[in-house]
Amino acid sequence: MLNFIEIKVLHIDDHLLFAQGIHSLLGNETFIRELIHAQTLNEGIRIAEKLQPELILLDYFLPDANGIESLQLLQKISPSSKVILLTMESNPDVIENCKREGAIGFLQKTIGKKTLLEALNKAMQNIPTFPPSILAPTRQSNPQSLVKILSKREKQIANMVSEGLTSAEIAKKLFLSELTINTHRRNIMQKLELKNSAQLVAFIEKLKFMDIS
Amino acid sequence: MLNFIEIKVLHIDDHLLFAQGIHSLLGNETFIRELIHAQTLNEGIRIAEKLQPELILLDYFLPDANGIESLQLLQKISPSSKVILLTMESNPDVIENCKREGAIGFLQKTIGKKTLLEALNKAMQNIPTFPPSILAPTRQSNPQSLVKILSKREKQIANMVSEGLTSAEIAKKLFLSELTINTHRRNIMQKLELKNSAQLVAFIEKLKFMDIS
DNA sequence: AAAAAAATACCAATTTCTAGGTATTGGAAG
DNA sequence: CTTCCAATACCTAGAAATTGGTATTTTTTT
Repeated sequence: MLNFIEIKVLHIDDHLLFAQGIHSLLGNETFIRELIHAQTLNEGIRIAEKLQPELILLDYFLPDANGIESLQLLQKISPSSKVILLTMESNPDVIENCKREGAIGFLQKTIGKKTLLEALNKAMQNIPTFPPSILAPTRQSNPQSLVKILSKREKQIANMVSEGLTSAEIAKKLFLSELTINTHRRNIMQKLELKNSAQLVAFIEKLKFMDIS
Repeated sequence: MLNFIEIKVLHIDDHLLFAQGIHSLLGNETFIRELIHAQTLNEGIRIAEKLQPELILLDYFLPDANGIESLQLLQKISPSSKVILLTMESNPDVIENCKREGAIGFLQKTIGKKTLLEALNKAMQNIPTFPPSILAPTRQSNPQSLVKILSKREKQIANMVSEGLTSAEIAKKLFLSELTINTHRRNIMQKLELKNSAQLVAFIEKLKFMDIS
């Protein structure tokens, strides 16, 4: 344990009770000099800017931003901070995205204090901590990478489809020809390799659920 | 505060770290004689049976059961226990269902220690604690009550539709006529007052998300 | 400036879905 | 025992979606 190094930790999580719990749990860990809590990303960014914490514990779901955005913003504001996601999310795609975006760790809230401390220490030694699930190679389709290939218009139309609008209705709303909407729909289907709009809607709703739209 | 009454509390939550935090946070509250933690509903039920706790703090999402089921089972096993939902869920329908099923409180994890203690004390005086959202009368469609009116077959077919299967494919899988599937689909649409399968799929996916299927 | 991608629009054919009706069977509830 | 509902199945007509191809204009990227 590198307990001789005292670090500043910023914990961003809208679940106040959880944050208070963490605070109480880590309260007498001597290697933590400061443990600050922010309940929104905005608040977190303001604090991170001033505090320049060595470590940021970040919840994936925040009221004012989605996980990936939060991660990117924080790293821009405070590049020296190491970010560990601490969240209940467990989707492999989400975890992989966080890893790719430069997080040094991803912890689920199902872990215990011991595991948390281990991860904190590892992070300070620049050793990443990720759940084993992302090591499993059994993966073929990554929703996020797929959605990235949709253009703005296509995303817009995909969303309207998943709200139950017909092509004709979408056309009217966007002041476009129905034929144009049909073309867009066809392109969306091809790009996402889906075979009907039921699958498209299921796909879109799952994205919304996972908060990576 | 009724601090002179010492109660036994059971906390059921798969998020160990959160539970440890709560434990640490409530550790020196004298009105709590015992604070036991269970990580699954099964474990929780075993403990509740023996312990007969005055109070149960229950997470809505558990790995081995959904929220309503958990609530019902616990009340059967330990009828004298008051149950407070302590969860990140905030859907008004879910809250209302919990209230209807006999919970004495519903708390989101965004609250703080103070609010939690207040709710615990109230619960022991038989005073319920629910978020103000369910008092708001602006509600017309309750997904759960809607889904309840679907028959088994209809639910099954609705789910297959939301997986992207066509009527013909569903018919083949279930060894039924495609015409039968069409009839079922029509009845589903009518019962749920939806106008196309896109809306149906969105509806089903939201239910899955909310864990009230 | 040239090439690539996105957005737009059209035609035609086919499949799938939606909506109206009807009807038989079996089981559950009264 | 009868009445109600779920599950099954059929017919028909029309609406919507899917799939094939093509083409022009604008925007973005190289």
